[in-house]
Amino acid sequence: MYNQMAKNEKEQQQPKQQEPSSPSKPVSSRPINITLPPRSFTETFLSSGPPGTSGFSPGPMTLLSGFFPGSDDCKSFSQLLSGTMASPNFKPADDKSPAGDFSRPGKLSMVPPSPMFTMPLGLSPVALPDSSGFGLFSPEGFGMIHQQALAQAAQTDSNMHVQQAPAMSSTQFLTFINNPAAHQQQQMVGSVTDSRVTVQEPSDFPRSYKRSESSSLAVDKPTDDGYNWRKYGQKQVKGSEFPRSYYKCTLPICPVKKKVERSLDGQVTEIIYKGQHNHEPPRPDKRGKDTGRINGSSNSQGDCEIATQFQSGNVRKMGDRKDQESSQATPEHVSGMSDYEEVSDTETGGQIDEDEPGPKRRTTEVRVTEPASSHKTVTESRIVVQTTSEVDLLDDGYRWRKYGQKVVKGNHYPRHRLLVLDRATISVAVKIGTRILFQFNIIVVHSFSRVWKGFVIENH
DNA sequence: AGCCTTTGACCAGCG
DNA sequence: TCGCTGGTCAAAGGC
Repeated sequence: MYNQMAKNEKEQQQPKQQEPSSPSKPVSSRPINITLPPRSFTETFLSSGPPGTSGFSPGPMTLLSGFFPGSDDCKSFSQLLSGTMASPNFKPADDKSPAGDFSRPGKLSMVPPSPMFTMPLGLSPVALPDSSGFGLFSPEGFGMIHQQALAQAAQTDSNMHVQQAPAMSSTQFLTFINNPAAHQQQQMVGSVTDSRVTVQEPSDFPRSYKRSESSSLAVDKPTDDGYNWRKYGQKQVKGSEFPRSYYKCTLPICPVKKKVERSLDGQVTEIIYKGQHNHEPPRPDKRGKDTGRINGSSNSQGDCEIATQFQSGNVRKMGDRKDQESSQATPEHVSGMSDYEEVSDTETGGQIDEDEPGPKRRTTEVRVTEPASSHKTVTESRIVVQTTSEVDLLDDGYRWRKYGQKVVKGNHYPRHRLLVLDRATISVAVKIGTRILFQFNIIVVHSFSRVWKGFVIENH
């Protein structure tokens, strides 16, 4: 039996030969025609700006600030997130919370409190264009890529082009996602205060950038999120076009693992974090980055510093694939749930789905999904948001159609599928409870008409 | 020498 | 119970 299994497995692993991960292998070849399903969001989202504007984003903080009219304190994403994703214990704060006013109409609303938060591939803050002038959350390298994509988009007949100016880069997002866990842990341990929760983020970035710069070939490295990972396995998973790599946090005492799927060209298509780090990210020593001081006393000011660090980090070069991974990866959901409930498919339009087979053994995990080809012209606008509950289309004057919602097996929360139905710039805010977790804008450059798996995307 | 990746084998959950 | 499948182990080799 095992022979057979091994045999099968072996066959399955054949593709891995092509995995661009091996440092010794040239990253050269671009995958040959990776046929991706018409998943649009993939390439979507990328810019931001006030609704109605196109391509000019106010930048993350600016955008965010809009949500926090009453807060003049320096707010870092960390701050924004600190109270939201943190833990299962999270309790919705009142609207007065620094997180912002979510009662505002037109904001994406995620109701139930939960540590889980999902973002569609395309929705990731991933490729943040530098255009906005906000270095914050806008890795240079990625920005370039993105810009190229934009240029391309402009020259093509793509139906739609989405620019994004989300609040953070995917890398940051990843970190950000990761941190909540850390935060959570910290809370559990009771060793840290809320204000400090996010302090770990900054430390993550420097390292990430460092790695990014140094390795142009090490495609197989796990995404840089500030922690060190050791690959302990790789396997071709059924239903997935790409091999999945398994990583463990190198710290023996740390139970965190993550699964990373990469397309043939090395881009991360999905990252699933499992567990929570019970330690702080290693210090990025070599670069003289000061990031270690996360533990000291922290306060709002500290968070401001963090934001600053993010900015500086973004200035750094991020040119290789690995960076792209980080920057492109789109957090799809953050789960802090330990009590997992399987819910069967339900609701509307579950038909379109990149449903993933439910993991057999599930624990807390954070999923980050990214389109295999995230830098292409957007031809469709589909957004999948996996949230703790409801996803409301922003009442921004543009048309959105919710075309589906589904509770994917293995996921605690339903995925909401949205279609952009109009030429528009859409601001989407993801929140948990009353706190904003993430915000991004989507600019639809071209309207389109298309039949999509049974749904007609109307042209307006 | 130490750490990491690779990779075939093995384990365990699930239908 | 069996087969499938995802996840993990661990030896070997590379850096």
